[in-house]
Amino acid sequence: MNTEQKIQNLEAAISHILSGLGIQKPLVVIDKPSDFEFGDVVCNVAMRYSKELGKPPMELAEFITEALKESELSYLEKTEIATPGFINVTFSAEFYRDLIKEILSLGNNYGKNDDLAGQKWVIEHTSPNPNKAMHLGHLRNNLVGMGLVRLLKANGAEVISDAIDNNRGIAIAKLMWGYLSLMRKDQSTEISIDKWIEDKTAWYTPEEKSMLPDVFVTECYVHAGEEIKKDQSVEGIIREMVVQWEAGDKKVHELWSFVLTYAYEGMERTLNRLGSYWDNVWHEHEHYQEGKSYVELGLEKGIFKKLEDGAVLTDLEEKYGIPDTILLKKDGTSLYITQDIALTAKKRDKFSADRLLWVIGPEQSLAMKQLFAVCEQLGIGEVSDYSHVSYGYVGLKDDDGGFKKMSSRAGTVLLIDDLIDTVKEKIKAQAKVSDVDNSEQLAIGAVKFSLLKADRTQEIVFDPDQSVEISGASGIYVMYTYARILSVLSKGENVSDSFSADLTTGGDLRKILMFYPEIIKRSQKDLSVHHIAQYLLDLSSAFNSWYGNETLVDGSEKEAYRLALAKAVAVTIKNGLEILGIETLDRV
RNA sequence: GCGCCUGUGGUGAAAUGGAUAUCACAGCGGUCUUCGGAACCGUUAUUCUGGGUUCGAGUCCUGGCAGGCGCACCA
Repeated sequence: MNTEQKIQNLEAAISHILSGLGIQKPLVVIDKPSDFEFGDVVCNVAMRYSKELGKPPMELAEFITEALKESELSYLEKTEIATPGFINVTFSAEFYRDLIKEILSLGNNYGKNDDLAGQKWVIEHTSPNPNKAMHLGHLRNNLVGMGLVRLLKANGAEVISDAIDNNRGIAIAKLMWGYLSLMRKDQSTEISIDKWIEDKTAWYTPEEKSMLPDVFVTECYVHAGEEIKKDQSVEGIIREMVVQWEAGDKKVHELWSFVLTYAYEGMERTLNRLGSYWDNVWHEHEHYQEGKSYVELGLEKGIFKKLEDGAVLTDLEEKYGIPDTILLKKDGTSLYITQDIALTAKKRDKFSADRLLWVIGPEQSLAMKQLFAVCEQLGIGEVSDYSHVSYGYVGLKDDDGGFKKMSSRAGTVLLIDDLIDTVKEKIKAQAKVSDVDNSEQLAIGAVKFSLLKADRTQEIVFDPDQSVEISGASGIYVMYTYARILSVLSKGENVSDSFSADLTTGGDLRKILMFYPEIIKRSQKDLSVHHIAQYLLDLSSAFNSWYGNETLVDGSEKEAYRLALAKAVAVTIKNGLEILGIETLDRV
């Protein structure tokens, strides 16, 4: 019998007692107490059912406690009641001996469950615009998305990580024109595609400018925006490029794929550095026309209405209680939602998905609801299959401490790579051990942890100097704890499965270990990995506190137990960090 | 105007309706620098506001205040 079953049996026993008193299907939950001084776990049923049974909570608690003593649950050491009606349970030393053995034998699988087994989830996240380098906003989206990918896998689901590459339209045309204009080696060279086709060496490459490709691309894009402001005719030229691109003009397409190559190169570099990936990327140019047929279908079925000017409008007001929106422009061209309808159908088709998630900023909240409702009307799944996983804005700290929205155009962005590099320098500066250089992994761990430890809906005002903590409640603290444990384990001789159970040292620590699987389930329920980050801080802190007050390796017969407990902590930290996408280091 | 989100010590955050609201930073005061001091221990200080539901409310409902976002042919 494993720990989970033991706890379930305790729930069942209490449930049975309540049934005996006449409660139909009682809801019994075994919880973590607010303080381990009360007990190892707590149950609140006496208060919950006091009224229904017409008994004071304390009396009911007393009754349940007495009845539990009759049960066959040998791993209960003590059951006590406390005002106003809590039932506090303490487990035996054997219970914890078994828990530690269980963790050590499960290893990498400790905490995983199969609650979502057989389900297929598709998570869309980090959909980048290939005209700008990725900044802090993309980083949060990416970390939330990748965290969910790993979390849902740990809960047994099959997960597809995907994204849309918004690789066409006016923004990309701006990038193309901006490149032709800004990156000429000689300002007398004509800004023309023909000229560029003729002699590409007349334009700079990122290498020649000593720039990273994504930064190179951003400059071109920003430059185009500035030129449009100065000269109205530029916008006309750029719009003409979009028309030519749609018409399939070969030269325009050549320039298009050329500049995109730079953009992709830059993004790939950054994402590799983060250890993020997609299983599938949808390129907008491949599907942007496909939504129109769904709109036609909806018109035939009478789900949508055509306005006088030819645009198509939804009908959501009455059935869904949300505002209507345009699905097709009066000129017959598509909008984001038009494409998203087609894409949602494609996702379901290609992956036979059960659940689809969109990790997107909160400003898209209404648009998401509209998309889900329209899909349901069209018979593409049901609203309940879809979720918008929103997250709070990430802004930079203003001079007066306020929130400053990032803008590529205004140049007020913090790029992912720059952030990691800054943190890396900070870590190097305070490094105490110099024989290994793990600053890259530490910096990435610190950055990820700092963005994931808060609830994803929290808005973040980012201060580059302070927001990524490298001490205190930080990723480094957890990584350090892990390395410290490995070091201790290497010093001890007695790392084995045969340790005695009659030891009470490290009490809180082993109690915390017991709750890890529940944290994984709660994170799944809330679709947020911050519970895991918070848990790891708790666990690390409990370990360091224990470590600070007790010598682990002393050659005594207690050593084997202590080292087994320490090892179980290491296993749990590693598993938790893995979901956060943070690599553990043997040495820090 | 309507809708959605947010409001917790000086700062940043946590808290499946549960016990005395937890943690980090900053401040103040400490720790045989023996198993890794990137650590440990102590200390000061917090739920925007009025009402309600509940045995119990930071959490749920409702009125206000403050901030953010969204509301049809942009992407």
